[in-house]
Amino acid sequence: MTTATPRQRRKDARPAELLDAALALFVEKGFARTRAEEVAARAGVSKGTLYLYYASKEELLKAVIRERLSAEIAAGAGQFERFAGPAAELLREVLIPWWERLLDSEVSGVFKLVITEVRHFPDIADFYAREVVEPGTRLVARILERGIARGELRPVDVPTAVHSLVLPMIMLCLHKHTLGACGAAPVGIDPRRFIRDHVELTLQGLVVREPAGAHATQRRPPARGRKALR
Amino acid sequence: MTTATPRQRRKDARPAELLDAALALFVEKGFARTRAEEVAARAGVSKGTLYLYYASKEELLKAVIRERLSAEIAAGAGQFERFAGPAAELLREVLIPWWERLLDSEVSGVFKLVITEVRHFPDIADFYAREVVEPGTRLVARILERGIARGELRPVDVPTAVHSLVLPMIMLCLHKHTLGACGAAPVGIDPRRFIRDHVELTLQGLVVREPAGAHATQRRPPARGRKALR
Amino acid sequence: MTTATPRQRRKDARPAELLDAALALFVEKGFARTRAEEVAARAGVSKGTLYLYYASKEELLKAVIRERLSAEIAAGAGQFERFAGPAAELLREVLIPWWERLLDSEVSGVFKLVITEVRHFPDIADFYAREVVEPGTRLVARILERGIARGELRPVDVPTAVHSLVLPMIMLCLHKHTLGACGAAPVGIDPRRFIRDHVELTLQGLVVREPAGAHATQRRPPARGRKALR
Amino acid sequence: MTTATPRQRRKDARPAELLDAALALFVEKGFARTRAEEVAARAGVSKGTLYLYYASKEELLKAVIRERLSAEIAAGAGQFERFAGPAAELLREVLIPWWERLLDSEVSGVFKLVITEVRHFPDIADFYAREVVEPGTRLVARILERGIARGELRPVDVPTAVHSLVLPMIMLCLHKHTLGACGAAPVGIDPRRFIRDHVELTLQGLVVREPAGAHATQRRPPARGRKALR
DNA sequence: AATGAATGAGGGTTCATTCAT
DNA sequence: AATGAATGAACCCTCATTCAT
Repeated sequence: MTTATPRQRRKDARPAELLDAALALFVEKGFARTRAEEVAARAGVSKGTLYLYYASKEELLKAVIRERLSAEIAAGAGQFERFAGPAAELLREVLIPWWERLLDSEVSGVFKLVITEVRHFPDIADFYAREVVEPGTRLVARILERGIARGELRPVDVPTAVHSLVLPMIMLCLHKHTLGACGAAPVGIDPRRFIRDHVELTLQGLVVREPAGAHATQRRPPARGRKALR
Repeated sequence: MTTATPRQRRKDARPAELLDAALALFVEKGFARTRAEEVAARAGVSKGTLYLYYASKEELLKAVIRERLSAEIAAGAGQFERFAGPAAELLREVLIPWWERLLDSEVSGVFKLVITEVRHFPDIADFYAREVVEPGTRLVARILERGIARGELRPVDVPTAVHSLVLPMIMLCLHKHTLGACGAAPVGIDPRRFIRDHVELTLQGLVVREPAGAHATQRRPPARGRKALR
Repeated sequence: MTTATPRQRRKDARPAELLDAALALFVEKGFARTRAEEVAARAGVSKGTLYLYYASKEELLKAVIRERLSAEIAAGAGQFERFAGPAAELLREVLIPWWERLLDSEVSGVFKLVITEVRHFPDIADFYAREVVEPGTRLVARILERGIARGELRPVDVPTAVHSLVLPMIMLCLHKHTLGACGAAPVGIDPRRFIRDHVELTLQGLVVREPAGAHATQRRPPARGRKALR
Repeated sequence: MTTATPRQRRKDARPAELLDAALALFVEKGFARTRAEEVAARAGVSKGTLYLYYASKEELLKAVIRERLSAEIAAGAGQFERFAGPAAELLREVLIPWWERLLDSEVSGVFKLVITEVRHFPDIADFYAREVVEPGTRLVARILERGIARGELRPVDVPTAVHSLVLPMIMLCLHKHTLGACGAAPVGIDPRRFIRDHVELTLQGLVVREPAGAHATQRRPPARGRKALR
């Protein structure tokens, strides 16, 4: 029931527009190298307007990280809750799409921002540890623990496994906005394929083997690509 | 056989001292936030002297990345050449120590620098892709390929496996200089242990299983820690 | 006979309310440091409304000085006209109360405004010289001149005496809004007492002495104060 | 024994040059209206150089007030100490020249600065109360007290008399840099003459009268008012 | 070779003023 | 009449770089 005069409508949209502009520029040029005025211009407003919504460039940065990442984390958590199948399936059907979406979206750049700026912003460190690392880790940990409890997975050290599983994904995000954005450097791997292959490889290390001659389940997607084998 | 006077000795050491100072400060405070004068002060010289050795702050940055990383890569390469055992052993006995050493050294910070600054310095992108990513990837790839050729490892997609193996290590380096340096955030994993566990977990996914009741090779180091298994 | 609606009444009161707000803030925080919006807020209206009544912040300042001081001067002039006693009595019974009232009122702050801002506003200089200094000086001068003519006062240089009489009063006003408002600084004199004592002391220098053995009246206010003697 | 390279010589002179420039501009245009760059330009250096010597515009302001006024106060104090004649002579021969010199010098502008800025700078209030008002008042008070003790002066309330004597001088300084600098306004009094006349007039009110033929006439008017006495 | 005083471009932020609603 | 969102000129301050000593 927004009374929404055109004026009001713009006003409501501003913060998000500024956040989008800021995210794109901060990731592309770095926080220090981005002028407040550039952010404003990209959001289609003047320098002064930016300061109507965010008290300073630093507050804008914090807002970008907070707002953009929170939404993503919440979405991920929701999806996991709604799913109760075997661990391997859960990882394949929820974790993989979640990272794929993240990698496709602009939000992936937030990781670069965090890497770049945490040390100067205790706020960001707190937020990130509390609202991203902690719940994210816990989420995946729970899946693995459940899998172990059900005998689907070997009783590995869970925190280690969580990181083995997740850290490469974050590196993918970082890569996208760093070397990957430099044109020059074709690392030679396809991100989406890597996500799936990496999950499978890790699962290979995690799942309980049918001890005997059982036909190797080898459940692994066909994997085309030039290095296909055998 | 430097017969150098102390003066001469200082002069020869200058570039390296400046590089050390710059690395430490750039990693800690970020390139933009580090003043040229601070670098000079930390190296024990005056502002002007810095410019006697490096043409600009940017050149100093490039030199830091180039010099510090090249040495490490060369060292790693050398160690691999000298070793001809099974792939799994090679990874355990050369790769692990190499990353452990890197993580302990200041050089680990270079990864953060690269993440932070590549986009603004095509030079760095080129150098990093050509002198770090490429040879590093090739090195590990060769090990895996040899292992596959010898039947020790399953015929996986090698580039994927290389990244699954290596990316978490880089993340460890990044973490050390970002969240890990913020005091607040105890991620709860011990880096050295993670390195070993991660390699083992990945090897589990890579090695060829003795299909039958054969003694499960399950070669996995004792892994003390609370989640010990069985 | 304003039959005004409340709305109308507010509207009529606006200019005065804005002037009050502006006077208080300009004196307290200085003209440059007071934001137009603050004045509006203190007057209970919005930023835009201020500009409906005054064309600019500068015009507002000029209006404050003009309106607030003119009323006071007119009042003073009127009182003097109505009084025809001896000069000394006139000073005691009209001048002293006039300054006492001024000092108690917010208007005293206008002197600070004038001191602070005249140089940037020829308008203010003109107005102040013409409407305040000139008539004020003339008024007191006339009293003294009359006293001299009547033989009550010594034939001193009138302009000098006027200033000896009046300048300290203005300093009192300035003090009230500067050091006197800083909490820290108790100058140790009571303004109202000083006004009276100062007038008496100056009169002592002005009046014609009865040459002869007239019983020394030594009439001097009790002077508590630590330095009383004899 | 200044080794004084030309370089060094400039460096030593800078603070004073900047202070002079700042004093002149702050008094003329007001603190807020003076750009840091203008001060620098007037001192013959660039914007950046100003900040080599003063951490901020505010610190520059404080330094102006502190440095410039302290010297003057110290000078005045010294002169009084060296003099032991009758009070009236002391005032005439030390106080008058002191104020004449002050009025002629740029330092007189500092009073305007203090009036304008004390409220925003507790530092200034403290300094001014402690280092200027307090010692200045005490100095003159001591003269009067001595005069009273010696029977040269009537036993008036000393603090009051001090202010009657001194406040007009300060107003003179203020006037010089405010209305007096506006071209338009010829108040019609000559400052130097006023200083002398004012001191004489006040002395007339202070000195003990030779009773004419008889005992001191000490004529002081009836003074009614609520403090009426008897 | 080394120093550090000096420079000035650059960018964050404020706030008087306007004007669509 | 009243509002308050938007604007952009203005100004403080930082710091990479230069160069006289």
